[in-house]
Amino acid sequence: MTVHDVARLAGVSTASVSRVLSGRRTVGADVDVRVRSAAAELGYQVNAVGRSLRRQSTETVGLVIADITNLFFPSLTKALEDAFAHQGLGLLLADAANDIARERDAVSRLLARQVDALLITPVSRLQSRRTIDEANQRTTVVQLDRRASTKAHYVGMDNSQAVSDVLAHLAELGRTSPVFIGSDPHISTTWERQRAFSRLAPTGDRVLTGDFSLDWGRTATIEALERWPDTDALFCADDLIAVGAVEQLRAMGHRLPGPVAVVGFDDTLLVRLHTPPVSSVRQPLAEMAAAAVELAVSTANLAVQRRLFPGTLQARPSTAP
Amino acid sequence: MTVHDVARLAGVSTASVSRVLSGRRTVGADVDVRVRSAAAELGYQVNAVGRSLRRQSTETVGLVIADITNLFFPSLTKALEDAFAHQGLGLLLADAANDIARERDAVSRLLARQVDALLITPVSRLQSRRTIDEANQRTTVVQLDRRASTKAHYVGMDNSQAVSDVLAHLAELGRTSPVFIGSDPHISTTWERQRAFSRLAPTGDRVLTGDFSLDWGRTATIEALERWPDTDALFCADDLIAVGAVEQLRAMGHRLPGPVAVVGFDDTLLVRLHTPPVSSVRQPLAEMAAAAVELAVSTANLAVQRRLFPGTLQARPSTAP
DNA sequence: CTCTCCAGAGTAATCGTTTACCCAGATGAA
DNA sequence: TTCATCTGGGTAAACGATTACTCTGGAGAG
Repeated sequence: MTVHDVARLAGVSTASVSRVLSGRRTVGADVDVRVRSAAAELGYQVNAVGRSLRRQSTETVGLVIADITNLFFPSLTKALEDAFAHQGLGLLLADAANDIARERDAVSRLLARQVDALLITPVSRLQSRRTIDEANQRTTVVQLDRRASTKAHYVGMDNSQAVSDVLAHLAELGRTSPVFIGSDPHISTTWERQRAFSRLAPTGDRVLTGDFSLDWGRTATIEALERWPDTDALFCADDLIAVGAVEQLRAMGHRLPGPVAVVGFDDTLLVRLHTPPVSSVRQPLAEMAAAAVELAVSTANLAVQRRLFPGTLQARPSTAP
Repeated sequence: MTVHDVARLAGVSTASVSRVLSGRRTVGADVDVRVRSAAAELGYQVNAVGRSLRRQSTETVGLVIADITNLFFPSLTKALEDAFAHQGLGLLLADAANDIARERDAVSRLLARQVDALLITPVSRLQSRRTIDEANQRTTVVQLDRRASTKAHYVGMDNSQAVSDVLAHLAELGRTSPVFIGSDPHISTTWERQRAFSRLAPTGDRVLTGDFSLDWGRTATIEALERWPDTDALFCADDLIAVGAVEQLRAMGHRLPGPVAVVGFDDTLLVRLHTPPVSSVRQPLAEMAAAAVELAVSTANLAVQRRLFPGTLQARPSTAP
């Protein structure tokens, strides 16, 4: 079932069929209806592979997710899928499973498939750079949420502003001795939040770093309260850690809301549905996705863009007075 | 950068280049090394679009997810991504956002891209059938988790067995008056679980159906306890509802574990991290993904398969004595 | 009335890879 | 020695759609 079949049935050339069906050149009214009805009769649908080869464009973008089991990424993926589908662009998905080698592999597979652009949430702030820079020479690369290279576009949240907002919120409630519980410092977002905390918080030196897990949230909470008994807020680098912290506080007999507040990042279902609900900074996913689309379809040689969007703190009982 | 460039540098024909790089026919040792080193020198990577056109196979499968914000699906997606990547197959993702029209659209876009197979978690038990049957005439379709058509392969969990296991577990704990809280009955899994419950439970007529939301879990809990005061277990069709039920019970002053048990389905992070942790039936995602791969790559005209895998109840405090 | 221009339509080249087909030389059997 | 067979390699025709180029007839200008 090809343009030839349609052309034969409509009694025109394949060129005309292509012109009608792709709408890229006007064609006589009579040819137009003949082609359309022939196509409809045969149930013809254009073969995207042939089209891609000729047009040198697949209308597909690759998406490499650092770790799709991290609850934040499915939300991001959905926002992207929405935004790109809206433009008629497909999303070819790959999961790096937090592994540099798998990330490199995924990128190379996607490039082989001639994606028109590559979206990536880099696994590691330092070690993903090379993969990204290499890919960036072959196609447009957009770093999302996390960043590893300064040579490729980046779309994300303004972590500095978000941290500042959260600190202001805590200060309003009289909480001025927060401790930062980071997760894996290879993750650029965690890293940025931590640096902003160190710069802006009154207790900027109270920082603990571990990994991306509930247990680390628990452990760190114990350690924080031991080392700094006057702690009045646990400022967590992500929601999973925040939930761990809340759990640990409750296990230690603290009430929530109570003397020690907890706040997380990403505003995933986890914190929204938790008891008690946990405050968290929401990333503006739709806006980020829209920016990603814009950069992805931008005709090359646009100067490297860095687009930061403001996060908004969703205040909930875990930080109430 | 094409086979021609490599051929020129290696001083051989494009045919030889292709043969070496695709390994589909043996060639002389000397040509082999010349081609390999030329390819390496140029950093040549085969263009998958050209290959797909010629081979009539894209090595890509389409995946249409009913609703990617439903926490269960990212886990499923990951399992699939893993399994397919392992076979060198890419996953082209589309989200139907719980909408029949968008589902139909997504399927048609994926077919245009000539996916070698189509995986789908149908939005509606009844209304997705047509879309699936039509797609099934063009390529291999595998229904996953949910089903809508008997004419296409299906891979999922044996809900009947799972329900029976859960009821047995409850009975062991002396709980013999469960109420089933379903979600949207258009979803085939919910529907199957409900039917199994009606058939197998001592109180098989105690069934409430609503939609896929935390609030429905809450509302239904109130209704259940009002209508059937001797209720000793809330058997929920999915985790979100189970969490809503637990929350409502606590709001009403019940303890957990306590007189009314709660159990959900899918074993998502939501119930694992909840306080108290909620019992839930885990689907064997890896096995299901493996089966999906097998069916997806099966040379057509295999009789329609229905592969059911056993679920396993993860018992947690919400159903403890 | 002639010339230019334009719209509409067809022909065939092209995108990059694979593979059917062909040919040359070598090997082995008779 | 002769012939079938086999191996290795090249040539060129696909795959399906798009589009540069060409052609034709008619409209409009002078």
